[in-house]
Amino acid sequence: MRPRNTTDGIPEASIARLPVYLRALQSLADQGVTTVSSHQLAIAAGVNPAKLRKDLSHLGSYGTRGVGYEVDYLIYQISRELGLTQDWAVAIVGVGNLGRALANYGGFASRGFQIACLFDADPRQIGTRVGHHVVHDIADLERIVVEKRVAIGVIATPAAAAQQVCDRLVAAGIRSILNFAPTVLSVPPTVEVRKVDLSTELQILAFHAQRRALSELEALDVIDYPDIERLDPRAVSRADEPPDRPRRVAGVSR
Amino acid sequence: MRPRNTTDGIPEASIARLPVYLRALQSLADQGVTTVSSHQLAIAAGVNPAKLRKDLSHLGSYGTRGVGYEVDYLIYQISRELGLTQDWAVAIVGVGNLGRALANYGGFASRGFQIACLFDADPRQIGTRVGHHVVHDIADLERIVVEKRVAIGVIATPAAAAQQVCDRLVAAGIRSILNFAPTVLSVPPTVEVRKVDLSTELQILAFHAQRRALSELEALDVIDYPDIERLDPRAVSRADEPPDRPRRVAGVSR
DNA sequence: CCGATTTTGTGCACGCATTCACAAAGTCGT
DNA sequence: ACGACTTTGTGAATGCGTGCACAAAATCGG
Repeated sequence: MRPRNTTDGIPEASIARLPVYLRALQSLADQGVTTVSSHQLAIAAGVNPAKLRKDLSHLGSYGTRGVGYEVDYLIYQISRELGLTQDWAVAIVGVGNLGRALANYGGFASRGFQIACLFDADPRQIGTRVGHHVVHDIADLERIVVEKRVAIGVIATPAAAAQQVCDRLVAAGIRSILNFAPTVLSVPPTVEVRKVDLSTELQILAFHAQRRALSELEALDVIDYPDIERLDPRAVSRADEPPDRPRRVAGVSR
Repeated sequence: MRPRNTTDGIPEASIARLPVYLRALQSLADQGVTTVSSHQLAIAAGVNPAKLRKDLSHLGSYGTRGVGYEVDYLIYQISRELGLTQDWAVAIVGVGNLGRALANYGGFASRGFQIACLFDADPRQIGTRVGHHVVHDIADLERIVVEKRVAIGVIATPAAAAQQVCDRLVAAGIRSILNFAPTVLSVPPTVEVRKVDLSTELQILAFHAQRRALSELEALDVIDYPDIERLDPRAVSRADEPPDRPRRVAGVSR
C-alpha cells in the first residue's frame, strides 16, 4: 500500500533551487527547446546534474530515460509545486527608493505574484502614485490587507520601523514575509520570514576579497607571516575602531 | 609548535552569519551596552547560543568565561575578519529603479563600502546625476574601474545584459560580483558571484504558503486526499500552462 | 584564599546535503 | 525484433553543519 508519489517532505535545499531551474527552463522554452537532459539543464542552472535529478525526483518521476525532460511539462510541474499556478497578492510596505524599485519591477518578478497595495507612514507619500498604485496610509494596513486578501508582505522600510511593521502584518494575518530591512525580525513560529540583505552580501564578498588579497600577498613575500601580524590589529589601513583590548594578559590560549 | 590562532578555514556558514552578529553588536553598542553574553547576543541575532559561540571561536578566543564578550572589541574583531577595516570601492552597473535605489541607499550598507562609480548603457542616462555621482557610459567601464580601483561590482541591469556586463567586469579585474539580475552568471573559478534574487525568495515563500494552505484544508476536510488530486494538474485555479503531458501511459512508478 | 557561580570553548553525535556510480528503463537504428 | 546507446532515478558513501552537554576558566563574595 501507499503509492505516495509526491506526498510530502521536499528538502529545503531542493526547494530553494527549484526557482532557478524554473527560470532556466523558461529561458530554454523561449528559445524553442522542447526537451532537455539533466546535464544540459544542470549547466544552465549552474548545478551538478546528479543534484538536479535528485531535486526533480522529489516532485515525481517526470523525466524519460534515454531522452530527458520535456521542457513545458517540467515547467508546469515545478510551477505547481511552488504554488505558482495561483496568484499571490503582495503588499509592499515602505515606498522609499527600494520600495519604489520593487513596485516598478516589471511584471513583479515572474508570473504568479501581483502587487495588491503599497503602504507608507510618511504623510507626504500617502496618496501619491507609484506605478499604477496609490500609496496607502499605513494606519489602514490591517483593513486593506484583509480586503485585498494579501498573502505576502514585503518590508522595505528603514530598520527602525521594520519590527513594528512586521507585527502589524502578522496581526493582519500574513504569514509570509520578505524583509529587506537590515534587522532580525521576531515572529511567531507560524510565520515565515525570508530576508534579503545587501549589506550582508557585500560583507561576505569583502571577506573573500580580503582573503584573496592576503594570500596573494603571502605568495609574493617569501616570508610566511607569523601570527604577530594577525594579533596586532593596528597593522591595517583604516583604524575604524581602536581595539581597546579587554583585560587579558598573556593568554596564548592553549 | 604552531599556535595557529585564526590562521585559516572559517566555515562558509559561519562567515555568512558574521554580518548578522556585527549588526546586533552595533545595535547593542548604540544602546550603551559594553558587555554581552553569548546567550543575549544569540537572541539578538536570532540564532542558537552554541552556534554563535562556535562561530566566534573560529576567529579566536575573544570572550571571557564567566563574563561574556566585550562589545566594542568583538565588533572590531569581526570587522577585521570580514575585511571591513579597509574601504572597498564598489561599482554599480545599471541605474534603473534598482540601481538608483542602491546608489541612494544611505551610507551604502554599513561602513566599509563606498560607491566609486555608476554605469549605464542607455544614452539618456549617461551624464545624469544619481545621488552625487555622474552616470558613466558603460563603454568606459574597464578604464574607470581600473582608475578607481574598484574591487566589487554590482550588476543591476536587465537579465539580458547581465552576462555581458559580468564578462566586462571580470575583464577589468574585478573578482567579487553581486548580481541582482535574475540569471545564472558564468565566471572563471577565481571570481566570486553572489546573487540577490527577489523572485526566488518570493517563490520559496509561495511554496510554504501553499503548503500551509493545503494542510489547513486537509485538516478541515476529514477526507485524506488520495494521489489522484495531485496527478491531475487541471484541478488548480489558474491553468497557466496546459500540461500537455508527455507520452507515458500507466507508469505508477514504484 | 577558597568555593559557588557564571559563561565560554569544544568534543561528540546526529542529521541533512552533496556527489558518485550504477542498474533500470527507455529510444533509435538496422 | 533486437542490441547498442542514452539518460534517468536512486542506493550508498562522504562531508558539512547543528546543537547538546560538559569541562575549563574566569569572576565575585565572604
